[in-house]
Amino acid sequence: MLKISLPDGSVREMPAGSTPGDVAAAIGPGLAKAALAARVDGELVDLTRPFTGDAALALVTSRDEAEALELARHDYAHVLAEAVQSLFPGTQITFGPSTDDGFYYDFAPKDRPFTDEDLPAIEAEMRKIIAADKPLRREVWSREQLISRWKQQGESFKAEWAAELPENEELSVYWSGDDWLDMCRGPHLPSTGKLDPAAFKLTRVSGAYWRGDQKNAMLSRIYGTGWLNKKQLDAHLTRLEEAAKRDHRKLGQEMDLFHLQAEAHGSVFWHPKGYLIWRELEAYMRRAIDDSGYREVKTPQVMDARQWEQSGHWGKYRENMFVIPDEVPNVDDEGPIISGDADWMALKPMNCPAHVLIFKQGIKSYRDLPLRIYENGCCHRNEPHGALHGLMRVRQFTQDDAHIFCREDQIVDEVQKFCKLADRVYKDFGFTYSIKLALRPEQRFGSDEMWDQAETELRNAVAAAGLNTEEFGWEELPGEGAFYAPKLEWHLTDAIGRTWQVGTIQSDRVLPERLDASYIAEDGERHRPVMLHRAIFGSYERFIGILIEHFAGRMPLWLAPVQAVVATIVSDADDYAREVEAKLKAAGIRVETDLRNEKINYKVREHSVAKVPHLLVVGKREAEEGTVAMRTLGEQQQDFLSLDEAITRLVAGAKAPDLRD
RNA sequence: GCCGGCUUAGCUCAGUUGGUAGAGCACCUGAUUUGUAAUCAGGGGGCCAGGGGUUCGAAUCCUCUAGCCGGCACCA
Repeated sequence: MLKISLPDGSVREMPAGSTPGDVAAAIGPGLAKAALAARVDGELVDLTRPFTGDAALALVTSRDEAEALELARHDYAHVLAEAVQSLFPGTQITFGPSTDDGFYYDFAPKDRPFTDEDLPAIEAEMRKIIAADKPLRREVWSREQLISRWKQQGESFKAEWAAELPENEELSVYWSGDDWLDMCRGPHLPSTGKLDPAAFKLTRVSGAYWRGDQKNAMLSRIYGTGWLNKKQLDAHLTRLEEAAKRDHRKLGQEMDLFHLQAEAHGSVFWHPKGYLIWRELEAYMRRAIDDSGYREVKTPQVMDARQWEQSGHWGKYRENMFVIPDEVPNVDDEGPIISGDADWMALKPMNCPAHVLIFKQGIKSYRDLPLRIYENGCCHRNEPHGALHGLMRVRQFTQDDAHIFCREDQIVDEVQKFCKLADRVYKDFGFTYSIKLALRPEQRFGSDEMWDQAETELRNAVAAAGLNTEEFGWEELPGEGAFYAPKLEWHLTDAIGRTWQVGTIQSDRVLPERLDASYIAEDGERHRPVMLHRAIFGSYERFIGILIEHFAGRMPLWLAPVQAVVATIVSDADDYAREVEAKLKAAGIRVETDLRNEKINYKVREHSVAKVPHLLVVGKREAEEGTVAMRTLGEQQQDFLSLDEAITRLVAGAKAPDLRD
């Protein structure tokens, strides 16, 4: 007999060969029905997996939501694959995991990739499989058995994969009923009927490379969202709809902040209102860097190709650079003619080499270090077209870029200072961020010792700043670093949960070497400085995109392009409205006046839709009394204030967070 | 760059089996002087993304190009 101990401390004796499902049945039929999987000695397994000895058992039911969701989503993926093969014979299956909100499965289609129009039929087929309540049964197979089965079924991707699974791994397959199987580590629900047929939805199709490699075949991926019940699914779909309303591309147009057009795709046309936000950010950042010992510079937009050759960009980054001939072209009817041996120039894709050139002017002493050079640096990168995304990924962008030239022994201190500065900035905007450490990539410059040291420095600095915790989503990303340095990365999240890197700091020993930067140390000798690349907004474009989504367009007063509108009720109040406007302007408030012959209801609605933070309504009464009726966006109530009081309030509310008392 | 989809008025979108383009909002004009989320009436506005085909005839079908959207890959 086996001794199976349960979470409540009790122990049950079960015959050899029993399974967690048997224990559930022995406890009661209700539990047997509700049980989805089991934790045996901590490991999540199928209900039908026999115990191998005495064990600690915890049954998993839908109350264990995280685990139940994970299981359900994995099962949805299998059911999707079975449905697709049943409707589209000859389709090969490859791989289909669960995701944060559902699942996907990658297929190698027989004739054509799937389209959105295929999804309803596939959903219907999936519901049939769920209704059939097919048992999901685990078997352990040998590698040879697996490979020959896949080959015989024409599943070349599965066969390739099976052949490469680690030698020591137990290889399992899962049957769905008796007629369909997939290779899978499991665990799974006991049967397809445990899924709620109304709690999933196939959402989209997409291409995806086999094994995530561009050189491989393009597969056809089907995404779905999957939940434990319909209520959860509906709540999720509602969340998505709400998120779509916060999309910065939509709000940017509605609020007249900026536009994009084909003639300059990937570059932003900032309209007056959008550029006001930009200017406020710029002023904010200047105050921050001035207070932190940085000095602002401005460097050339175009530099000679030889300079980029020396920095290494010409070799490593040229396909992303905009290159132009350094020659006045001959122009005829056919257009400009450039001779083949023109010298080449390139628009800067980053600011670092130019900052090194500034550093190299004159002789630097160890007393000059750390030297912090800041630039609102406008960069151009010829990004792959498919990567462009509103303000988040553009081809022309302005970084809040700085480079700190310092000695080895100053790195940890500088990184820590930067962590604090970045933390303050993100908090000023109300953001919570996550922080990652991207470690050495396969293709890299420098010795292993250099990388050990550089990674340790960043790790230590983060630990000293107390940021290496779950609260900050701390994780290390092997292989994701830059070719010259490991990267600390700060990430923010957009409306629909995609994360975007904004801030970064990287310790670089390669570029100072390549561009021969040096300083004179105490010993009178030339030494190489280390160069820390760092940014907090990342780019103004991306940061504004995230700000818009974060606030759903309702910018805090200090960033709002129009902070207040004075709206009249009757034309008798026009003169007074102009007086209010003038006084607000004199007090530094960005204000507009609406004297149109329209009902006040109409004006309130229009300016509310435009997300103006404050509406100052003036009618006959206010004009006589020298007051305003102030209404705040999102509230229905109005405050009747004297004009002076209203101005005091607005001025106080419009202060940038770093200027508040 | 790759896979799928989309592109009709300033905006949001209709447009039947191919038969010469429509609504709401916005805009302009007039009336209305109104107290907190849309006052009424009239008017102007489109090379149906661009090129090339098929057809007596194309917004509609085919094809190429561009951009956009969702992913993938990329992202110093």
